Amino acid sequence: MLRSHVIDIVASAVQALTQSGELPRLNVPIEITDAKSAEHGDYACNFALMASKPAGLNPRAIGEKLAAELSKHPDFEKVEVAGPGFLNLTLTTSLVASYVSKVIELGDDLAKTKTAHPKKLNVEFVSVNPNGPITVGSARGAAFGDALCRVFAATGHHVDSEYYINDGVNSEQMRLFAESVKHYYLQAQGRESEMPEKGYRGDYVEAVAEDVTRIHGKDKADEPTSWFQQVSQDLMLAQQRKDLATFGVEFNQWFSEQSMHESGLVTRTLQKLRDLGTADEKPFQNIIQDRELQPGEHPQERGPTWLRSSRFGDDKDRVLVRTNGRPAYIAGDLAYMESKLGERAYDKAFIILGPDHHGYIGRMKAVCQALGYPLERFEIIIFQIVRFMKEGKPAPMRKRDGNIYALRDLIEELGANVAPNSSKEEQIRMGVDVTRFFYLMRSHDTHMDFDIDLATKQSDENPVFYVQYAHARICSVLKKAAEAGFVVNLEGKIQNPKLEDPCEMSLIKKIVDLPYETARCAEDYGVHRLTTFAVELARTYHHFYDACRVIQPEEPELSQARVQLCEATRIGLKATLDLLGVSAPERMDRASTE
RNA sequence: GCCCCGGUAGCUCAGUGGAUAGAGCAACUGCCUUCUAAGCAGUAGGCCACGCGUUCGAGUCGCGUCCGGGGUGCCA
Repeated sequence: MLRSHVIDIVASAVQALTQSGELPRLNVPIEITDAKSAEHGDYACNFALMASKPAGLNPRAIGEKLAAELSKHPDFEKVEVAGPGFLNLTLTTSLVASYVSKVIELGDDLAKTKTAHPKKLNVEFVSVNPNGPITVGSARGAAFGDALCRVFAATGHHVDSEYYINDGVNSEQMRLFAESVKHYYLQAQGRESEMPEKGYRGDYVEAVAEDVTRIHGKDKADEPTSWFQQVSQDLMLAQQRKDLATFGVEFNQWFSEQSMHESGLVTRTLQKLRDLGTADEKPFQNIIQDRELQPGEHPQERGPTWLRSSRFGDDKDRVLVRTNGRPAYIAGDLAYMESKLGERAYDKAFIILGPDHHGYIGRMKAVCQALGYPLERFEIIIFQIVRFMKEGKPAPMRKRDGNIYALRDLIEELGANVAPNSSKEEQIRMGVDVTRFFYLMRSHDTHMDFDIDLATKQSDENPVFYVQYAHARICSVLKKAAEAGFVVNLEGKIQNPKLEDPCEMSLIKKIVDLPYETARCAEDYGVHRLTTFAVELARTYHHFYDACRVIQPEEPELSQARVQLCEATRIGLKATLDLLGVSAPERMDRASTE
């Protein structure tokens, strides 16, 4: 919007200078940065410094020429050369003010941009085993992945969010989980039963057993482990799905691992690898043993099937099919990759994983290449660990010790403390808002401490409320303004909005930056910058609110212009919060402070 | 050993190769008969871990060192 407008002006000025022979033909990108302080104007341009060397000219001299050229343009109030050759650009207030109606016209589309090359993207995240609730650890990936999908969609890509269900019937962990559920099921009936070694303990496992009893009755004691595996897996998956939906994360693809084994995709993919020569069963380089296991032949007599992943930068070759004939987990990975990049033809597949999976990167890159796909079509994004601090100490959150820290617990805990007098529904909403915002405040690349005591006990210290309050405040002002006869004018009839206060200018410039922020996020996946942006936009509005009274019956034109600006700000805040998956309440009542 | 991430204010963290490095929390001082004080204004707090390099210019890029966290299965 505004930024690209300025870049265009500078670019044509450079072109004019080139044509008149004052500058040699150069291939220097035009960049515009925010001015560091108000006395430096609105934007700064470093073209003269960048161009100095290739042009063989003093940067200051280039700056002077460019400044002279730019001064001719009516949109600039002032153009100055500063320091070694920076151009400080001050725009006319009328140009800046004209963007208010543009924002109102765009409405909810403000955050959207059109990418030059729209792609069909697949973003896989969370994808935890269906043997427990969504934990506070994997929830960071849920918040990040979901926000990233929203950003991709806003930048014009087609994006599918996908959950990979680890429901392979051969899973050791799932078998163990099923046996644990069965143990609790039997125990509840007073029957003899022993918890398997390394079994899953904890209230939630017992709860699953209770659900099995409630839904399927008490007469399933003789059912095999596989039956328990199926029903307990379905129960856990349903709960995960519900928890994620509460968290505002809805996947449009739920992809079953087992389905690939049943459809033959795994077999087909293994054959493709053998055909490509990237998988084989040679225990030693010179011996070929590519044959089926014969009846009566012991598995040990032949080796496992190997993926020659070390050819593609992995640190070692990987076993694809174990010596006992069962496919290893990576066989599923390969088939899954084939499904995404082959059968379903996504241009690019993203996998968002926790820090414990970073060892996957090399392996999965090898998988991608072993299947004959270029690395550009696949990307793993690792988010770093979250530590939950309670009373100054890390809160336990590991599985299998019966002390799982579930996402649902965190949401409820935060909500109940932040809004003790609100309805349960309202508490959940606020808990979700706080949780999502907190996760997204930090770069996915950084370790973060989530201070639960701070997030719960002292709600007014929470940045999410600062942002939401700005939105609620605007809604309140707009309501009051309407009562005074100032209604947001959608036709843009205000030709020349009387806005010129520095606070108004800063606010408008901030609002129109949203599409740039979104586009940047889609480039480098730094969705956390949107929380920073939200806080900055809210702050800029609060400054404006403090400095400029909106409703002034004796100044109808100014009041109308400021009402328009309030609406534009509201649109910006709402659009930003939408990308973060955080709600934008129209009113917030002050929390009781006794 | 090897791999990944980090080191910026007392704490948690932002920071597009650009000018005087920011926010929140914690501490201190003011501002509600006026559109929501969950707000605003102000004070204080920094060898951006260290060294070398690239550059007109480095918190930002490269190499090295130190410190912290995590990972490294014929588990899934």
